[in-house]
Amino acid sequence: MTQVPTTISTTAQHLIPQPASVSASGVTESFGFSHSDKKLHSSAVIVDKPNDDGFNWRKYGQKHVKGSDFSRSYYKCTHPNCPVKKKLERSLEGHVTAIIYKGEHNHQSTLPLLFGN
DNA sequence: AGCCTTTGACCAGCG
DNA sequence: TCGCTGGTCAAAGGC
Repeated sequence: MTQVPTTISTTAQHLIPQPASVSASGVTESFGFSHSDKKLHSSAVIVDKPNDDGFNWRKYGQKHVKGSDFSRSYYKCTHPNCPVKKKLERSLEGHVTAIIYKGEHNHQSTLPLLFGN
């Protein structure tokens, strides 16, 4: 197989609809995440589903790091041309303590595009 | 039928 | 060189 040249898409930060703080490759976001005391009568979106950015993610792994304080979930974009990966760090209580985005989307979000125009 | 989720094992890099 | 951690893939099951 002919190996690809190099740097397929490293500097391509221009079509990111994310209003969050996206600096460049290897973005690292960390926030407290204020959970509301809501009692889900069954199973809504408290089990895994990360914060939907408008993209679809498929979990491909989970490991506990930091000795035994946090668990890390690995998500990958389900798009055909999205080499983007997301790491979800959660505490034992289930609180998201950090979200690490890696790479950038080569497509628009699945959202109907309502903000921006 | 298709897609997603979950767990274990394996591999690579670093000290 | 060995051990440890982090990261990724694969198979099976469920919806």
